[in-house]
Amino acid sequence: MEEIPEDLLRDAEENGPPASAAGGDPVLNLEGFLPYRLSVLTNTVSRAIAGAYSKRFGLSIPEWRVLAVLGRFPDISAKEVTERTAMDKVRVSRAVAALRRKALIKRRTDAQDRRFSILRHSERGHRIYEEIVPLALSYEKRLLDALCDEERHALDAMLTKLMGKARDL
Amino acid sequence: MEEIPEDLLRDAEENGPPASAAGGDPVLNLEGFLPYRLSVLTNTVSRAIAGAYSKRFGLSIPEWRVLAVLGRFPDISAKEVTERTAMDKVRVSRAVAALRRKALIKRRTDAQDRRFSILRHSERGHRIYEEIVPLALSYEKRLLDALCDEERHALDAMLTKLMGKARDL
DNA sequence: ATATGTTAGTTTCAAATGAAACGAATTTCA
DNA sequence: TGAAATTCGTTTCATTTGAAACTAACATAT
Repeated sequence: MEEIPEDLLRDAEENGPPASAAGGDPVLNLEGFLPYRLSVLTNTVSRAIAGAYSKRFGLSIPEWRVLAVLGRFPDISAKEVTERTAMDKVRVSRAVAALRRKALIKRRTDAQDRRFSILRHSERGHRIYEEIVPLALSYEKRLLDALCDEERHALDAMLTKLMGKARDL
Repeated sequence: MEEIPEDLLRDAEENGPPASAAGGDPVLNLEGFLPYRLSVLTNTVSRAIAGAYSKRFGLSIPEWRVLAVLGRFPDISAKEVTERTAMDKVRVSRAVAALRRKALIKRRTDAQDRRFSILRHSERGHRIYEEIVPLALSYEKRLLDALCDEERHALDAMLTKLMGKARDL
């Protein structure tokens, strides 16, 4: 049994402090706040996609990302995977270990610099990759059905700009 | 010491399986894939903001969200907080407990239905809220400096459309 | 050479997370 | 009534996460 501080369980007294303390106080409404909206949209989208391949193929999001980037760039190192997936090296290391355990990727060691790994799909890994890609693209396509062609281009440009701005705070 | 499967540590043999198996295989390039781009942008933005208030005020992201939604909607229940923050009830429960521990919010029990809580800023909580809001708004403003006024409107509309689409997959 | 520093990748440890089980209050319906 | 079902919020437990420490390989400077 866990000890629980008594006063944490008690209710507060009635009669409140600031509900909206008079003057023109600054207020933030979350539902219109860009970082919050981005977060909600992203989580919704990520969950939907992850649901598709985690159930069917037993892959976590980091594992899928590694598989995805190796589909586009075979024979890169874990270091390069971190750069291309925006995941930190711990996540990449664990995803790579998991994918190797499942025999979905293979690793060699760079002969020139033996600190570097060289990663690549296994046959099975590649088959799974080729099964998932159309699912992912189809989801993206359906999501973008919400926008017209012109909007899609605008969104593309804006995401690039926002990302650039976000990088240097 | 942890036992490590021998074959996981061995390198794969040279000569590879599919690097790009001939035919017009489907390929997905992450850096252009909308869900991925959203994820990277969101994480960058979230970290930047969280860094600002977690260091200065010792708040986690869930805690800040609860504080934020209570700034806009005082005297709502934890249930309503989950709806307005898109966080699940476990996260909200823990964030509320943490905020109460820090004496930044107060809780009463709804007399009509005693399952419901009624949450509200404490004096200190409200002061901290009023300190953070300008920081958050300023960050959002600087981020949106990347876009012109017309783009900002377009982005607003598109996020709404995308969110709607994402909700029904 | 040998010491010092740097980099790729792994491991450890403590904290955050979420699914499922739970207790308490309320509602539904026979 | 009162038994079964539902809902709010908490807790438990196993998994995921990331910061920091670490190992191994390489680079640089003395």
